[in-house]
Amino acid sequence: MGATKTENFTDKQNAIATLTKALGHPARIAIIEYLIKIKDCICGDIVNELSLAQPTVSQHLKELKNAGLIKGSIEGNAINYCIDEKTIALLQKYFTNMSTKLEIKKNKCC
Amino acid sequence: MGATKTENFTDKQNAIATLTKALGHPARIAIIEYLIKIKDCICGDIVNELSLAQPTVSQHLKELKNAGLIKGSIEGNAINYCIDEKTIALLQKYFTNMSTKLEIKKNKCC
DNA sequence: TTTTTATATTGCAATATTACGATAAAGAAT
DNA sequence: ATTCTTTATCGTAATATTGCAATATAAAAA
Repeated sequence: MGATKTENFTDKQNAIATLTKALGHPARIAIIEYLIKIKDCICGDIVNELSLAQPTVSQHLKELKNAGLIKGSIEGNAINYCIDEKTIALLQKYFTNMSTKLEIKKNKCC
Repeated sequence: MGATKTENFTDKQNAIATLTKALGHPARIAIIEYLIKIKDCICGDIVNELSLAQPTVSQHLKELKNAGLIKGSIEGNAINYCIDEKTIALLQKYFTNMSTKLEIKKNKCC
């Protein structure tokens, strides 16, 4: 075992889980927050921002990219990483929708 | 290695990562969605809803509970599980705030 | 062309996660 | 008291993740 049984769940459930899983590490949260904070997306210094080795940061960036949370475009020998706003918007909608549903049936349980 | 270096990040970053990590599995997304869908929180049949063995579901419920995403109260020999609305609200705020920040500096990069 | 700069990839050790059978615990029903 | 129902825990195998040193790649600068 050890592998997630994705076939038991809907595509949307798997999609959301992929996104939240990609965000499920403080380094990747820190990267996202840094990319939001800085204005111009020159992101080579993410390595300096985090106290992690360069290959480790590179791996985290790869995971965020695979999940569709960030985009990277080559700029000379450096790479411009930035947030993929559509994906953040998707998550925002997902949790807002959840909150709305909970609001409707206020504290009916527990 | 293999262990996350939480000491390099802020408490808030670690807290958000803990929540998103707990949601980073389709079974746990499915559990949360089921708990939102049903009206009265009688949750013994989560096991029937998911195609996973009972110990596996129990383990996922434990993780959601540890993360503070659900609450469980004993009801005879069964257990009443339900969403912890405060935690969902926290996530909703987090992503809404993120979206707002991104909205302000619309597509300045990539 | 050689060196520097920026990033990715490989390989590997340590650790964590996922899943489930077997079993335990504890109240409910008989 | 015994059995049923519901849920948790233990043990364990399979797999995934985290982190980094070493190395590769590729464009820029010298």
